[in-house]
Amino acid sequence: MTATLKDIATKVGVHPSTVSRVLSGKYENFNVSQETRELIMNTAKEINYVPNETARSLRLRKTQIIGLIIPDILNPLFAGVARSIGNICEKNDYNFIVCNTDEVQDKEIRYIEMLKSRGTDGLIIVPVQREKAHIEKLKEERYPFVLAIRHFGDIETDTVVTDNDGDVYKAVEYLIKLGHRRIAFVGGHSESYAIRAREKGYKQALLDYNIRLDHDLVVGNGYTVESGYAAAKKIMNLPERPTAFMISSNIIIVGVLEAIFEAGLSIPEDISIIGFADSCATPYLSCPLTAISQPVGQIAKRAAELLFKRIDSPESEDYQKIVLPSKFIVGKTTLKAFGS
Amino acid sequence: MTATLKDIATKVGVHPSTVSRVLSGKYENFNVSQETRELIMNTAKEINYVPNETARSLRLRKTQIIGLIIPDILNPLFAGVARSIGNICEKNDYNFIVCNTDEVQDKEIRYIEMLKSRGTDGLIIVPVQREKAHIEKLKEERYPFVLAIRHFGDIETDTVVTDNDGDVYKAVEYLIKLGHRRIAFVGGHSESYAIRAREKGYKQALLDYNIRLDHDLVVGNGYTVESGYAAAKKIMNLPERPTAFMISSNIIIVGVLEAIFEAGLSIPEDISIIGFADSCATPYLSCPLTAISQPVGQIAKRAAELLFKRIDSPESEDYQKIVLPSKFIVGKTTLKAFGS
DNA sequence: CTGAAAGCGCTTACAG
DNA sequence: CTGAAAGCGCTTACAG
Repeated sequence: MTATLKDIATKVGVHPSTVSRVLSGKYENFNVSQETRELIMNTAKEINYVPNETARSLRLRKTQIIGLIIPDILNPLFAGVARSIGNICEKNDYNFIVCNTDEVQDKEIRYIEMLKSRGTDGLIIVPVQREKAHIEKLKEERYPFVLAIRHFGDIETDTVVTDNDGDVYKAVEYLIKLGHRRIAFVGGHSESYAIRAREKGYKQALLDYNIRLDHDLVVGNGYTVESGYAAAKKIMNLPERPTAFMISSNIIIVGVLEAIFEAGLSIPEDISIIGFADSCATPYLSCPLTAISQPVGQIAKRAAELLFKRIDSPESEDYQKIVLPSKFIVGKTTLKAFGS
Repeated sequence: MTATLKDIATKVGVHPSTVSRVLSGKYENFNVSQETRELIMNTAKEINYVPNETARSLRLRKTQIIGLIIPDILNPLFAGVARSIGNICEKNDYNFIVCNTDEVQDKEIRYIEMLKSRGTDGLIIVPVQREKAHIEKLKEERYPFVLAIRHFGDIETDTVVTDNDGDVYKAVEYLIKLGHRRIAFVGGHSESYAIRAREKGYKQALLDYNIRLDHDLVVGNGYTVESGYAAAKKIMNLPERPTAFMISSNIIIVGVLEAIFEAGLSIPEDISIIGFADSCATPYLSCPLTAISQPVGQIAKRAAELLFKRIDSPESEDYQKIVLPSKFIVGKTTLKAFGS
């Protein structure tokens, strides 16, 4: 039903290999008459020939596809990375598959297996980070992949992350300088490398400014609206409320906001908040968020570069870890602490 | 380097076809000794065999992949559809490719071509709708596809849309009953079937309630934050400001909000707004949006069902158009008109 | 009952 | 210079 090389060949009266060579455009020096050349081209167009990439892939042992595995397609950070990588792939003649794990470790493992069996040339992974054996296996097998945004401290891989530690340090420092002393930290789940790093930045800032760490103010578990809500709720019930929140992840913010509004408090008059956000989430807020904004486009670009390089030399022992700084954006959700 | 059927066959000492039959699990009546069976299974596991799906696809002339083409992966409506379809595919043993066109017609055309050449079994398309020849061609070729959310009134296809016309009618009616008379309509680009239908619902409601249509209040062009901002800006400068906005698309809302806040106006005290939104966009607003909420999960489910059916019988002349109702959610961005 | 062979649609090293 | 043939890794109709 769909036309093949052979169809063109019989129609024109040449050998399929000739058609292949003409159509591929390689073999410039391959001299078939200009006439035949054009006849082949026209026939191809006429019968609506579109090459079977499955067959090509099988023959060439290369699919020209890369896969991206993200934990939440509804999170603008990950959607933004997907969008950027899609554009980069287009420019580099790569095709692109996005898989959404919904933060389910099992799905990640299955998707990786699937993408491998489909012959994907390489993978960019934002891992769920509940387990890591499958990532180690990938590395052993020399299957080209890059970790992005999240990574494992104890596995050396090609990696692009942001400076979570330093970025949060600066943000918390900003709060402290506004006079805040009781600053809550809302995290994600504790297996997460990124969240641990952010927590570290938070604690270091308190330490450096001689503020006692109150463990009641360090809450959070999971990357959902609900977990953010639950975490904030717990804090709101403390005898001495915090005056500021450092919120360590995009989606969580929404839940924290709900809890704050539910308690009848105003931002920033009663409570200051700083959150991780990106250009996409921010405009949804009627009042601009004071935010740590991760460089989505840069993350995508560098990750793709690393992956293309790794695909070219899968055996290389030279793993690169790229740490990008985020932008700190002063919005309208932070204010001087009362009395300062 | 990666193990093949043949590797297993030589290792076990049987013919590759035997391995294939055992591993496929079909041919229950195929009697190879229990022992050989297990030997094959174990060897497969041992050498880490994962079947080459490219080869399978080529042989079977079926890839077991469906593609989804969306115009904006950052729009939670489309991201939500992608997520749901991903889950449905997983349950139905299909793999899934998402392509993001960024509302660029040319990208859509290229992605369709790409997905076809990759042998994708079928497509779910949210079309850009600047052109339609390529969609007509797809239909002629009997290539299985379903249109979702947007469709062409003059091409009969399998389709899942929402009742744009009726949904907007009800929303505008709600505003009218709150006493609003000057109600602006912010649309997208005019080629869009959905936007035209929404505009129709808007106009019909005005007509039914004897409110004169003021063409100055019908604005908008494009599906971006910027276009929403520009459209709202134009209206804010009118001598007689509207008291309410009906905003016909998700992303546009953000731009309209910017313009309203910039003018120093409050929602809902000065201006009421109703927007298209879904469960994902809504929580980003500190004050819940009065919204028309499209049934993302249902759209995905019905579209996938139609596609699976179409893949089974590509020659069928029986095209189905499914129209789903949206939910009208009364939030806090609408108020009685001043003086009512 | 089961092995051997053909073939899916390509590409390219090989021989004429 | 160019046609014919092999082969990528599978599956299954066919013959023994």
